[in-house]
Amino acid sequence: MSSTSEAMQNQGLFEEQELPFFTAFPHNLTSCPPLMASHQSLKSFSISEAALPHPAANLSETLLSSLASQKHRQLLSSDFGGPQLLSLQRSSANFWAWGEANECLASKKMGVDHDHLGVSAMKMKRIKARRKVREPRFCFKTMSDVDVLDDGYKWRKYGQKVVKNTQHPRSYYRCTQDNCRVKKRVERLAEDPRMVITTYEGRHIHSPSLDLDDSRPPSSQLNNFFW
DNA sequence: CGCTTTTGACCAGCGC
DNA sequence: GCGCTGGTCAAAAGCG
Repeated sequence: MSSTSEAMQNQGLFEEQELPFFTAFPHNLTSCPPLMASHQSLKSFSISEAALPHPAANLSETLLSSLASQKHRQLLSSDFGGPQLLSLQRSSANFWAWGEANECLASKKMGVDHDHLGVSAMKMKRIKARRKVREPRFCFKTMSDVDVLDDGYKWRKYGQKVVKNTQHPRSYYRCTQDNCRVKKRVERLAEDPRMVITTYEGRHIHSPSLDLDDSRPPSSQLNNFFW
C-alpha cells in the first residue's frame, strides 16, 4: 500500500477492500481540479453521495479534511480566492451501486438467451454498451471561457444534447485511450454562462497523455491526476 | 486517409 | 402504460 493511501486510511476516509475502484479517491480529489492558465477560478465541486464509502452528513468536513494535508489545498486557497470560494455540494443524482456491469453476463448464465428473444447481436451490443456501469463521478464548476478544460487527457466527443431548461447544450466526451472508460460531461451553468460544469465519470487506467506542450504545469502535478 | 466532430435516431429509466 | 428526458450510437461530414 502506498504511503498516500495509508494516510487516507488513517484518516478513516475509505477502506480499500470495500471500494476497490476508489482506492485513490481522496488523493485524487485533491488533485482533481484540472485548472490550467485559461481557467480563472474554481468555484465549487461536488461528488456524488454514492461515491463516498460512508455517506456522511458532514461531507464537506470530510472532504476538506482530506484536503488538509495536501499542498493542493494551499493551491486552492491562494490561487482561487481563499477557502470561502470553495464550496462542497452533496449530489443526490447518483444512487448507483457497484456490480451491475456483470448482470448481463449473469442473466445469460441463467439461461436468458437474448438471441432467442429475437434481438440481434448488434442490438445486444448496443444494449450492453448502454447499460450503466456504475462508476464514481466527480464534478466541479470553473469560471472559464473555454468549455473543455485542459486536464492532460485526450478526449473524443461522442454526443451533444440540449438539456431541458438550459440554453447551452451538454457535451459528452470519452477518453480516447484504449480500454479506458472514463467519460466526462461539459455544460455551462444556466444561471451564469461564464461557469463551466465538468463532470467526470470513472477512473483513468493510464497516465495523462504525454504529448504535452511546454506550457503545461510540471509533470509532478499531472502525474497525480488519476481517479 | 485517418481521426474527430456533428447530429438525428434510438433506447432506458423515471415520474405520473 | 405512456410520455418525457438524458445518455449513447453510428453514419456522415469536416478537418489536417
